[in-house]
Amino acid sequence: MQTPTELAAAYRSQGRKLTPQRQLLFHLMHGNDKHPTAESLFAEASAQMPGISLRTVYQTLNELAEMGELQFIDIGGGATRFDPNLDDHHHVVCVDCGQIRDVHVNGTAALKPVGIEDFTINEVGVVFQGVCSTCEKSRAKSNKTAHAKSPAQQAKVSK
Amino acid sequence: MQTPTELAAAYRSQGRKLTPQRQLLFHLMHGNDKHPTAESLFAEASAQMPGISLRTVYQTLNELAEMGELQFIDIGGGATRFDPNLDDHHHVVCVDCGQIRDVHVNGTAALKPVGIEDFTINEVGVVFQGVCSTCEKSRAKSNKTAHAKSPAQQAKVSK
DNA sequence: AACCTAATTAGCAAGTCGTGCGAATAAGAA
DNA sequence: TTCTTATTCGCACGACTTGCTAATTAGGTT
Ligand SMILES: [Mn+2]
Ligand SMILES: [Mn+2]
Ligand SMILES: [Zn+2]
Ligand SMILES: [Zn+2]
Repeated sequence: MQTPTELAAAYRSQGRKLTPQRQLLFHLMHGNDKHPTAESLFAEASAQMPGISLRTVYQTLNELAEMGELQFIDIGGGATRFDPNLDDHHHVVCVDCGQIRDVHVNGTAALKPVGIEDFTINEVGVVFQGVCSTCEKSRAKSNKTAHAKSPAQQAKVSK
Repeated sequence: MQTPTELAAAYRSQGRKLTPQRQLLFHLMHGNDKHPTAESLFAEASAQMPGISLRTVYQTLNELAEMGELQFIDIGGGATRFDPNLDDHHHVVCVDCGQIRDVHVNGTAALKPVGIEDFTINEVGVVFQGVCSTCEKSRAKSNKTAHAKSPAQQAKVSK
């Protein structure tokens, strides 16, 4: 995703209006590597601009996606995540806490799909599933104390 | 996923009851490579067993997943898809019609993630995105006639 | 600076997908 | 056949996202 300033120019050149809501979201998303959901962005935005609506957050994210400024990430589970990182990269998901981290992957060009001669392939996505070091620690702890695993956020899993 | 007969044995040995609803779903899922949604399975099931409930379809799919007999697939878009294929395989999605096809991928072992030393990786999933030959044809046609693209089912896309 | 108008916002209704709940039903043991 | 308990089914509800529209506002015009 471009910088807020560049986006401002892009918006103007397309006849779109530069509202304070949009500018705030530009700032919140620019360089953001947290892969936030619409709701979490809404929470951050609300802190700086009480009254902004969740609807506007969704609208702005959708228009940025249409403009090619960000991508949607659907790795199962609940809400769609938004990614302003347009570099060629992939993702790692912690199945415990649900966090998504960027990862560069070497070897994707060597991937050879077998049995889909009738498809024209445009993109390849790689998703690693694992457990982050933080969750690994709390796992060890709960093993010792035999605590129940927190029913909090859990990333549903696909292969 | 095991055969309906094998599943019957597995169910009995676990103290689960063998209902006609479950047996029907065993048959509908066994060897099914369509990656159906709960709704589409429900439609098929309803044809053979009018009155079966969508709730029961969800329940049975969830328990089969818990038993490790099938996996969930979430590739963005709408509903979760269910996959009885437990072999090591990956998927291709047609971004036009949304169909998901199995694909074996050579080279996954050579994939080298960079920058996630703090993760313990358990699984790797590869998703190819493209256009199937059928959709490719209808695309060519609509290009010539300048028709609008069908607003039908469209697979949302993630990377 | 006041004005115009189309774009945008905010809020609520509605749609989709999936789960919690509980009364009615039925599998399978006794 | 009877009994116990798992299961089914229907409905309400929750999470997430979009449709709709009246009110507001950005930004160009006078
Ligand atoms: Mn990313
Ligand atoms: Mn499959
Ligand atoms: Zn974690
Ligand atoms: Zn297709």
